[in-house]
Amino acid sequence: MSKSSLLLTPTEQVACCSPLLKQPLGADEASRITPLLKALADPVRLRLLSLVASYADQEACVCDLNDAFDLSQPTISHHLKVLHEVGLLDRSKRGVWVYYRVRSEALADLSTLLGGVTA
Amino acid sequence: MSKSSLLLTPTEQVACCSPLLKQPLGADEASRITPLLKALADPVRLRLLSLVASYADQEACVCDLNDAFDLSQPTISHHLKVLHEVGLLDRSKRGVWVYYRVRSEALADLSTLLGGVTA
DNA sequence: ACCTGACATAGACATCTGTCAATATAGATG
DNA sequence: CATCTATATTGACAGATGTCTATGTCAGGT
Repeated sequence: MSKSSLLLTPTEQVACCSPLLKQPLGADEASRITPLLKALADPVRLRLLSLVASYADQEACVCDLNDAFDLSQPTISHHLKVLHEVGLLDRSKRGVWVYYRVRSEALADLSTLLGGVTA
Repeated sequence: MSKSSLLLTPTEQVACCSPLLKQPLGADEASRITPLLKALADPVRLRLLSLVASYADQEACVCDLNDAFDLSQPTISHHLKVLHEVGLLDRSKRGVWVYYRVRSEALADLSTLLGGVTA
């Protein structure tokens, strides 16, 4: 929260914005939101996110995720990285395994931005 | 509603799906949702959508939209087409002018899908 | 020390995407 | 009909993106 805005992940930068339909988005705002949407706009990543969420504590080991797709391990690794960099997944290494966890606030913020269902 | 599913826009195909975080998305479901997200995942289109929404009746003439961007007319036309094809914008021609209108249900559905704010 | 297994990174390649200039279409108007 | 104006379509091109193979890294076990 106290980090410089240059260091915020796209997710954190989106959190503040008012709903899409309320007022015209500025070019700068749009550019901050887009990376998040780009990260979601891929069928494999969408499934990855959803799959991770289905595990206990919304956290899954990469080894579990690899098997769920008919794709090479580096490809999955790449997609996980994209989701992580954008703030949709948290990453933690425990022993030899790496676990990714869903940051649901991220999705919630985006959801609010689109639907304007401001609580 | 009675149309064959092959003729549904991506928006209409998304409307039925349960929230992303509730259960693992199937490959087919993911492929139906992705086009919508892809359409949104561009700064110009995001601004276009937001800008159209800001007009009376959430409807704007293309001529108004062109001026708001530092892009060629064909480029704007292209982006509007993408948003239209995916079901986010309705299109109606009146005289020489073409008007695009926001289909807010589309965004609402997507918002629900992401946030799981099922009413 | 060595090997094995889990994951990431690098590099290559084909495809997709955003943009433009040029051209087409189609109403309105003289 | 000729022309102007609004919008769409086409074709070209540079840059982004998804995927793979090959390789690197790092932690445990023998």
